[in-house]
Amino acid sequence: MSDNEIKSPSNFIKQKIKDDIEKNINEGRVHTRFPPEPNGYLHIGHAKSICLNFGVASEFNGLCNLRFDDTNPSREEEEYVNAIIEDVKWLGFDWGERKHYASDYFDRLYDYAVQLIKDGKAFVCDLTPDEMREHRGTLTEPGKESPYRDRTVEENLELFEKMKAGEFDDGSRTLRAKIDMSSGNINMRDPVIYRIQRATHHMTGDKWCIYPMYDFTHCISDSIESITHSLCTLEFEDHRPLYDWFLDELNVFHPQQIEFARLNLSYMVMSKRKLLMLVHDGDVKGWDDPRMPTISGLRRRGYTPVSIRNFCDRIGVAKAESTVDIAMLEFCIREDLNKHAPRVMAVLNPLKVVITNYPDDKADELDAINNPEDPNAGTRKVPFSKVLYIERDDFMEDPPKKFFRLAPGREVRLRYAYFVTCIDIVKDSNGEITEIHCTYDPETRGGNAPDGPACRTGRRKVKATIHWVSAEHAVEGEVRLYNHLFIKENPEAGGDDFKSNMNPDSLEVLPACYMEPSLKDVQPGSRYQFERLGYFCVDPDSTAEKPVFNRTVTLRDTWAKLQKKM
RNA sequence: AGGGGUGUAGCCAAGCGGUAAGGCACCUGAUUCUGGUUCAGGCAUUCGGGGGUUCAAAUCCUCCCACCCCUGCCA
Repeated sequence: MSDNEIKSPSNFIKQKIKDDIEKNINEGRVHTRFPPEPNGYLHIGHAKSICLNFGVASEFNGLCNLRFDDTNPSREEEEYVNAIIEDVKWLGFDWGERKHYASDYFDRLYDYAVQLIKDGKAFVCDLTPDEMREHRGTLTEPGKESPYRDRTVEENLELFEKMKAGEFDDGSRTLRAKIDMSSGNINMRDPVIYRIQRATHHMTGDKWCIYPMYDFTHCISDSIESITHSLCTLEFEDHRPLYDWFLDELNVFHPQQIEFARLNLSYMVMSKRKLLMLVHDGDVKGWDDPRMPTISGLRRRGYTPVSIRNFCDRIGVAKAESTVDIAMLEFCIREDLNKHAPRVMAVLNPLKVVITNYPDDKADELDAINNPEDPNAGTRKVPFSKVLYIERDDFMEDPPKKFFRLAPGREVRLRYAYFVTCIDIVKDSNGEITEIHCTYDPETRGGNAPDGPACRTGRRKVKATIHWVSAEHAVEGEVRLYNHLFIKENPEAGGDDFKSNMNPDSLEVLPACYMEPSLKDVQPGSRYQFERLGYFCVDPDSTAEKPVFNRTVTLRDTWAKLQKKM
C-alpha cells in the first residue's frame, strides 16, 4: 500500500467472508478469481471487480486467480487476452502462477457432461433454436418438455459422442440439463450445456466443435480451482440455483456465488457491447481513446493505478443499483496527481505580451518550484524575456467586479517572475486584441513583493498570479482537451439510441500551444500539472519535434464556477 | 405459474433493537506566489409509504408502492 492509498472500507461481502472464516468453512481458506471473457477491453467497471476480488483475497491472506472465461470462440480473441493481462498488471495486481483459461478444462468439462448423461440428468436435444424458444414458455407461463427428453442413457451417450466427433451440423443439436420446464426461474428450464459450433478457438484451435455454455463451465471451473467465494454481478443472481445444481449433481467441491451491483458512471456508457460499437463505428479512436472508460483509455488519459484503486475503495460494494458521479473519479485522480505531478507552465490559448521596459536582448532565468506539495521535488530554471505569452482568459479589457487577473492599468504577478502592469492594448482591424503592452517592476524579481516604507501595511499586494511562457524559448506542442463523452447524465436512458447523446465537443485539439522549455523531451506517459489549468499526460503520439499532451482533468476552478453564476 | 433482487441526503455508502459514520458534490470562512492545495465549519429531527411489536425501530412483523434483472445454442 503506497503512502496515499486509502483504506478499503467494509462491505457485505467482506463480512460474509469474515463469517465464513470464523465458522471455519473451507478451513478458513479464501480464494477468489477474476473471470473476464476475452471479447473486449477491460473498463472501470471491471476495475471494481478486480479490486474487490484481489482486494479481499489479500486482505484475508488468500489467493486470487485470473481466469479467462473463453467458452465462445466466435467472439473471443487473443488481442483481448493480452490487453486484459496488461491492464490487470498495470492496476497493480498479481495472480502469481494462477493464470487459467476455462478452455484448459474442456476435457474435464466433457467428462462431467458425460457423467450427467449417465446419471440421467442430461439429454441430447434435436430441437431447432426456434423450437426451443417455443418450448421454453414465457415469464408467466411454464415451458413444455422437449420430445427428446426421454432418450435412453445409451442413446444420449452415443449422440453426444457424435456431436463431439463432428457428425452433426452447427446448431442442429444440443446437450441439455434435465431440470424443470415449469420452474419460475427460466434458467432452470432444461438449459443448454453444450452447443455445436465450428469455430477456431484462440487456445484450442480446431480441436473442438462443441463448446460448453457459461453456466455449466463457470461453476465447474470455480470448483476445479477450489475457489471459495465466487463474486459476480447482480444479473447472475438467478443463475445461482443452476450454479448450485450442477455442483450438487456432480458432487464436487462447491464454491459459493455472491452477487454485487455493477458500476455505472454518470455521463458514460459501460456495457462492452456499446463500447465496442463506439470503437467499430469510429466514434472514438480505439479502445484506448482517452475518452473511453476502459482501463487503457484511462491510462492514456493520465489516470494512475492508485487513483483507480482509491476510487474503487471509495465507491464501496453493495447490492443496490447505482450510478456513481464521474466527479468522484475526477476527485481521485486530482488527489493523487496533486501530490505527485511536477508543475510546469504552459499557455493553451496564447495572448502576446510585450514588456516595454524590459531590454530587447536580455534573457534571464528564474527559479521555479517543481512541486509545492513535495519539497524533495526541487526547483528548475525558467527563461524570461521581453516577449511572453499569457493565457487569453487571464486578460479582460473590461473586467467584471470579481475578475482578479490582468486588465488595463492593473498589476498582477507573473508566477516566479515579476509584477507587471498593463499599459496598452493593440488590436487588429476587426477589433480583436492581438497583443498587450506591460511594464515590469525590476524590484519584484522572482515574484516577491518588496517590503518597503512605501507600503505601511507590509508587502505590496497583487490580487492574482498568472502563468506565462517566454515566446523566444517556448516549446510548441499539441494539447488535447477532453470533455464528457456524453451530454446526458444517463446516456443509456434511451436504450440503443445512446449515441444521440454523444457530446460533439468531447475532444478539442489545440495544435499550437506554448510550453516552457523543460517540456522539450518528454516521455509518453509522463504526467504534469500545467499550473492553474489542470493535469496533463504525454500521449504516445508525441514526436521529437512536437510533444502531444492529453488533459487528464482540470484543476478545481472556482472562477469558472463564479462565471457560470454571473 | 412467474421467478430473483433493491429502496438511508443531489451522488455513492455505513448502520445488524439503544436514538443517522464516512466520502464525492455543494455552501461559508481562514491560509496561500496556482481563483490549486490545505485547514475550520455547514449540509437527513429522519431512513420508499402505511400499520403493528417494543420502554426504545433505519434495524423485528405486516401490508402496500417504486425501480432493476430474467423468455441467447452470449457471458
